[in-house]
Amino acid sequence: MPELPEVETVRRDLTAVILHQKIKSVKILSQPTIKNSPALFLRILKNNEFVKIERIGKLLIFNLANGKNYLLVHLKMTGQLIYDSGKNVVVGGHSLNKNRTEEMVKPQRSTRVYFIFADGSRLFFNDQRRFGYLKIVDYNELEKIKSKYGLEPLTPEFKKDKWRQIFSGRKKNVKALLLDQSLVAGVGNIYADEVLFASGILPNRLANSLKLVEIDKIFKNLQIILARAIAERGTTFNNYVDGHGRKGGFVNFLKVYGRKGQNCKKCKTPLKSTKVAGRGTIYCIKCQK
DNA sequence: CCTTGTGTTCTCCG
DNA sequence: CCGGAGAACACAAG
Repeated sequence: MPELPEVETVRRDLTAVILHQKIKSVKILSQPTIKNSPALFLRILKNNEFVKIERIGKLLIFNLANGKNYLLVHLKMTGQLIYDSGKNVVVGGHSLNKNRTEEMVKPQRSTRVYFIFADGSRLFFNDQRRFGYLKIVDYNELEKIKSKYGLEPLTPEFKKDKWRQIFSGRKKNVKALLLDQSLVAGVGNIYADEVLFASGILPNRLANSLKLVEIDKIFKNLQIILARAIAERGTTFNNYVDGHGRKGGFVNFLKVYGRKGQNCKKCKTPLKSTKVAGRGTIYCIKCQK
């Protein structure tokens, strides 16, 4: 599940390889994935270039060289953006493209859209469950979408007083608050559970019941955990891969997510599983209050 | 049946 | 009756 650290990893990976490359052609294999008419989509992208890649929450924003359009890409649950340079690439000691054949460079079953650049390299958008999308917007539409997002962690604007403000008078539980993109951008189920465990707070606590010291703990741990997850190139639990098709390493640092029934790493008590904010939730009954 | 991110819709409350 | 908040539902496919 791509959340802020995973999307940021993809953003950085692709920034290093696709900027200022002329887009020679675009193949649309799944029409519903494109939230524009295919004609418009192709017209804008063909012979254009990506000049910058930004991110807000879990949304990627590819700035185009024409100066007025932006390609939005949301990976949702199973989306992947994988760059293939077309050259021999060594990953984990294996030469992926050795003895490349026409067969090998074909799109995969889950490929919905792909781009071919002038130098022959390609960018694949794969999405098994077809929740993800690509959408070309103009500046006004972009600003409208941006305005719906809340505080962006890991930016200078992420300040403690603004954070406390989010909690005050809010009646929803703290996990639902963390998942609410209009309050704080980029947190999904994995990092919500991890941050709450690190902060020693039960996911079903109501936001307005938290003491300031508890709110501040979440503030701190959210930044620490997201930064660490980016350093580890994200969490690959099921489907996520980075901009080169490689897995992320933060899965080795997860303390609660996906560890239902296993012993708490802090106190050895078996972790409990429940549903909070409509999502599967893992927590330690002893370490979280 | 479960899984999840988000847009939409419904419901409640003041 | 309006608006906001929050919860519930819809979506896809393995």
